[in-house]
Amino acid sequence: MIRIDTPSDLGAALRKARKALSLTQPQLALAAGVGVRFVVELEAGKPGVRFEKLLRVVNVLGGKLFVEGMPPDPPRERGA
Amino acid sequence: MIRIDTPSDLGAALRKARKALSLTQPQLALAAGVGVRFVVELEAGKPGVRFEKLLRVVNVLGGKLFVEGMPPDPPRERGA
DNA sequence: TCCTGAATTTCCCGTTCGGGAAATTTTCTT
DNA sequence: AAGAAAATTTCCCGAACGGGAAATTCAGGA
Repeated sequence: MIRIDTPSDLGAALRKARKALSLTQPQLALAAGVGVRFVVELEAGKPGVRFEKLLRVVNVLGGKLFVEGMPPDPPRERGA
Repeated sequence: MIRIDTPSDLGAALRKARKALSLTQPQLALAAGVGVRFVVELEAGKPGVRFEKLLRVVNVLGGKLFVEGMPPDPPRERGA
């Protein structure tokens, strides 16, 4: 479970995962349906990458994204 | 802990969190340092939002992003 | 209905992404 | 270690998309 605070955090984690899977950048790009350059920039920690593709790459690497700490449903009425 | 498989998943979760915090879109946008439209599109589940800002909004809402399921360090020649 | 506040869509500009190949860096073989 | 192969990164230019701010539209209240 890796915490993602910055694009660089994700980029580093993604690259390690890719290598662990013995995938080249072109292979990963192909599998994720993105360009090779995107993978390069993503791993480089480029801040402006698009979530859509980011998600695809993460998915291909077998990773899952989670959000934690966000408040549940509006505190209107508890449950019922 | 909410799993994010699609931009829509995140958008929905974000919107609920925002309302739970009684924040308007402009307020959230201001707090996150993004534009109002970004929040609108983000909650709408637009796929191409930029990770950089996405991260900022999640953070403002008190959420933290995690990646899970990715392989550990590459099986390189260890020890050596 | 009219007013207030909020959410959404539009317009224009800056940005990223994409494809192929060369240049650079890294890793492996001999 | 040296040579070579493979992989990674960078470049260019154009199209498509995202982003900010304003204007419009929607919903609710007096």
